[in-house]
Amino acid sequence: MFSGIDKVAMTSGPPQIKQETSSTSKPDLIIFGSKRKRKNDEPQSTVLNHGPSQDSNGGDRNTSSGNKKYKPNHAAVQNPLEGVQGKLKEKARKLWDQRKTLPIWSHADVIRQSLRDKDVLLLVGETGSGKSTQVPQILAKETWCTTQRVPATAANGKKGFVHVGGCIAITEPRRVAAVSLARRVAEEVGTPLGSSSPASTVGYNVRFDNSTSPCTKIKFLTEGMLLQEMLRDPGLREYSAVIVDEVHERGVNVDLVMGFLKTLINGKYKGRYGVPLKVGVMSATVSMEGLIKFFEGDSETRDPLSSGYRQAEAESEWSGFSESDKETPDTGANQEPHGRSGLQKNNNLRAFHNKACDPGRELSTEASSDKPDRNGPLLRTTNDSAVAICHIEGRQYPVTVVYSPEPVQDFVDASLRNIFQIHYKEPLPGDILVFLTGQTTVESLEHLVNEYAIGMSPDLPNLLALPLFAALPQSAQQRVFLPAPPKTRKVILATNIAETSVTVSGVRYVIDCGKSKIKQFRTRIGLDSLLVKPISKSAAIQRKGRAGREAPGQCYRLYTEQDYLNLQSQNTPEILRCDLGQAVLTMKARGVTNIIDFAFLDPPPREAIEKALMQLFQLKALDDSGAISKIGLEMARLPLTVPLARVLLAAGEPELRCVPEVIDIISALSVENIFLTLHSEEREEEAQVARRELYRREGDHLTLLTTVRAYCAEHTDRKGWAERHFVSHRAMQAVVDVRKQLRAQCYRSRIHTGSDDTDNTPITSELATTILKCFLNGFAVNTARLMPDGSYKTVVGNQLVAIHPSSGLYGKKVEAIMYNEFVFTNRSYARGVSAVQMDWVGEAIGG
DNA sequence: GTGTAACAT
Repeated sequence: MFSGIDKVAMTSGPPQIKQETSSTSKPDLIIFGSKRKRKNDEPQSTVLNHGPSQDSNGGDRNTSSGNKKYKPNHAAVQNPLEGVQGKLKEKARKLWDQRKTLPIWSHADVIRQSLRDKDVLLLVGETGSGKSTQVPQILAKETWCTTQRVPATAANGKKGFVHVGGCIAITEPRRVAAVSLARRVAEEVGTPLGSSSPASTVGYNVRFDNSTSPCTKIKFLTEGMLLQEMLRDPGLREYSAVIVDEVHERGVNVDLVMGFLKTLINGKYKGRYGVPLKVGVMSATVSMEGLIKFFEGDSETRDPLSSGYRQAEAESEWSGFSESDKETPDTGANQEPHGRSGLQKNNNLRAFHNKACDPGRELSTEASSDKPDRNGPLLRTTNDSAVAICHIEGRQYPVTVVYSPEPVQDFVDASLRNIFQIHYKEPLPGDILVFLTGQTTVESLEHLVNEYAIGMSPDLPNLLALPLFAALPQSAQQRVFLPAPPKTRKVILATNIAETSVTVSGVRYVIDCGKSKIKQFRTRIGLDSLLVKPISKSAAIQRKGRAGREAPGQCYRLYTEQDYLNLQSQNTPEILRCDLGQAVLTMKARGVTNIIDFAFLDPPPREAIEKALMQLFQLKALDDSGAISKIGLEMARLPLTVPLARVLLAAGEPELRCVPEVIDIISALSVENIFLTLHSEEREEEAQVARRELYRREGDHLTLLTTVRAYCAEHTDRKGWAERHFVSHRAMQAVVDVRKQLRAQCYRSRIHTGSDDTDNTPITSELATTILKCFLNGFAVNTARLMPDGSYKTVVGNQLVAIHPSSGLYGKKVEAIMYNEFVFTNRSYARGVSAVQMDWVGEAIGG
C-alpha cells in the first residue's frame, strides 16, 4: 500500500528526492566514487521551510528559493500526495500562528547567532517557553546544518569522501516525550512523521520504536538511544548538532552523553573529519554555573566543589546507617592506573570544611528566590569562551505559595485538611494535585478523602479522588486525564510521576508534602536503600509550577519556609546515587581507559567507581589490565544490568545451554513486577489459587519462567489470561518486547539459543538446577545462607537480609538463597529470590 | 507482611 506513495514521491518530486530516497544507506558511510548524497539546500530543508516569508533571517534565503521551486513542481504533476501534503501544510499554517506567540520566538535570532559564533549553547527555558519544539526548527535551517562532503582516506589507502552532518538530534529522558515532541514538530513543519513517508523530515528513535526516514533532519531520541548510536559511531557523523533537552533531570545516561559530547568537542571533533558538532544544552531550572565550568573548564583541574553536589555526597557518606559504614573510605588496591585518590579524599574534606565555613554557598545559585535572575544578560559572550548562554522566560501564571506555619508530622493528615479547606473556600473550576511519596500514602489518602466527602454539605461540589502512580493499571491512569464531571472537583493523589513524566490539565492547586522516595546505592555493602527524603528546591519549584499552567494558582507546602530554604538546591544526580556497573561498562566499551578522568558533570566517589570496576573484573567483563574483554563488549550491547547480561552470556556456554529459559526469566526481571499487588485478603487468596499452576518451589526465577511461558502459550486472549491469573497485562507486554529484543540480540551475537521451539521443554528439576547455577554466574555475591536462628545472612559481608513478602519463598527456610535485588526500606529485603545450595555458591565464587 | 520515577542495536 505504501509502494504507490513511494513511487509518486519519487517521480513527482524534484530529482534530488529521487536520489535520496533510492539510497538506503545513511550518510555516515564512506562512499567511494559515488555521487553526492545530500546537498545543502535540498528538499529536506525546503520542506522544513514551509514557514513564513516574514522570517527575514538571512540563512533562510537559500531554502526559501528552494521552496518556491518545490511548489510549482508539485502542482505541475497532479500529485495525489498533494491532498495529504495540503492537509499537513494547512495544519502547519494554523499552528504557525500559535508558534509566533511562544516566548522563545523573540529569541530566535539570538539562538541562531549564538551557534554561528560558538559551538556550545546553554539555554535555560522555563516551562512553556517552547524550547523543545522550536529550537530544533530554528537550527535546522542554518547553513551549518547541512551534510558536508569531506575528502577522506580509507584504511586501504584509497581516497574518497565521507558525508558528515545534516541532521539534528534532540535527546529526551523519556520515550513518551521523544515520540510526542516528534509528532508535534512534524505537525508544525507540515511533514509526515518518521517512517510513514520517505520524505518525512521529522522522526524519532526510542527503544522498540524507530521511526525515521532517509530525509530525517530533526530526530528526537532518548538519551540511552544516543549512547547506543555512539557505541557504533563515536563521532556522531550523522549529526550537525546534538541538543540535550531536560539536562536538569540528570539521569545517568545524560551525564554520560554530556561527558562524551565534551570529549568530542575538546578532542577536535575526532571521528568527524574536522566537521564541528554544535551542542545545545537545554534545561528548565538548572544553575548554569556548573555547566559553564563543565564546558569551559579542563576536567583535570576542575574543582568538583563547583557543582555543589559534593556536599550532599559528603553528607550522605557520614550519615550512613551502620557504624561500619562510617569508616573512612579505603581506596585499597585500585584497578585504575595513576589514581587520584589523594586528591579525591582531599576534596571531600574540603567540601566539609567549606560547608562548615560558608553554609550559604550551596544556595548561591538559586539564592532564596524561585525565579532565575532576569536582570542578567540574555546572551553572554565573552570572547574567549566557547559557550553562549541564553535565558528564555516561561509562560507561567503566578502561583501563590502558602507555607505550613510549623513542621508537619503526618503529611497524609495535613493533605486531607488542606484538600477540604481548598474545596470549601475556592470556587470551581480548579482541580487539586497532591504530591505524596508512594503507593501506600496515595491509597490511604484516597480512602480518607472518599470517607470525608460523604459528610460534605450537599451544596458543595463533589470531590473525585484519583490515585496516580506508575504501577497503576493504564485504564486507571487514564481517568486522571478525563475532565471532571459537572459540579465536581478532581483531587489527583500522585507520586512524583506527576512532577515530570505526566502533565495533568485543570490543576490550580498543588499540595506538596516536600518528600519523595529516593533510591541510594550503598557502595560498601552493595545495598540499595529506598527511603523517604526531602525533595530539592528545584523539585519544589517544579511541583509548584504544576498549579500555574492554565491560570493563576496556589501551592500549599506542608513544610515551613525555613525548611524550604534549607533544601538542597538541585536533585542529587543519579550518577552519585546508583551502582555504576553499567555506566562504567558503557564507558569502557566506548574506549574510555581511565574512568576517573572521564569528563563527569559530577564525579562519583572514587570508591563507587572502584566497586564497579571490581564487579566488572569479577564477572570477566574486564581483563587483568582493566581493559574491556570480549565478554564485556558483548555485555555492553545487551540492554540489561551487568549481572543479568553476564547470566545471559553464561547461558550460551556449552555446559549450561539454557538461553531461551534464561531470556524468559531475565525479561520478567527487567520489567516492573508482573504480579499484581492485591489489597483485600480474599483477593489475595483468590490470586494464590489462580497462580498455583505457575508456582515453582525452587523460587521466583522459575515461577517467572512458567508464567512467561504460560502467557506466551496463550494465543487467543492474553489479556483475559493475565486477568484470570492476577498478572499485569501491561508488564507482560513489556516482557514480550524485551524477550523479542533479547532473542534477536543473541542471534546477532551468535549466542547459542538452541531451537526457538523450546517453549514446551518440560522444566525438570535438572533443568531448574542448571538455570539457577547459570544465574549464579552473575549473582554469586547476591546470596545469603540460613542461620541457626532462622534468619539469613549474606555470604559476602555477613549482612542480615529478609526474604521480601512478595516472594514465593517468603517465610520458607532453605539452605541458601540467591536474589535479584537487595533493598533497604524498613529493613533489608531480598527480592526475586530462589533456593540454591551452598556448594553451588562456593563453585560460582571459587571458579 | 510489601514497590519513587525512568532508560537501553
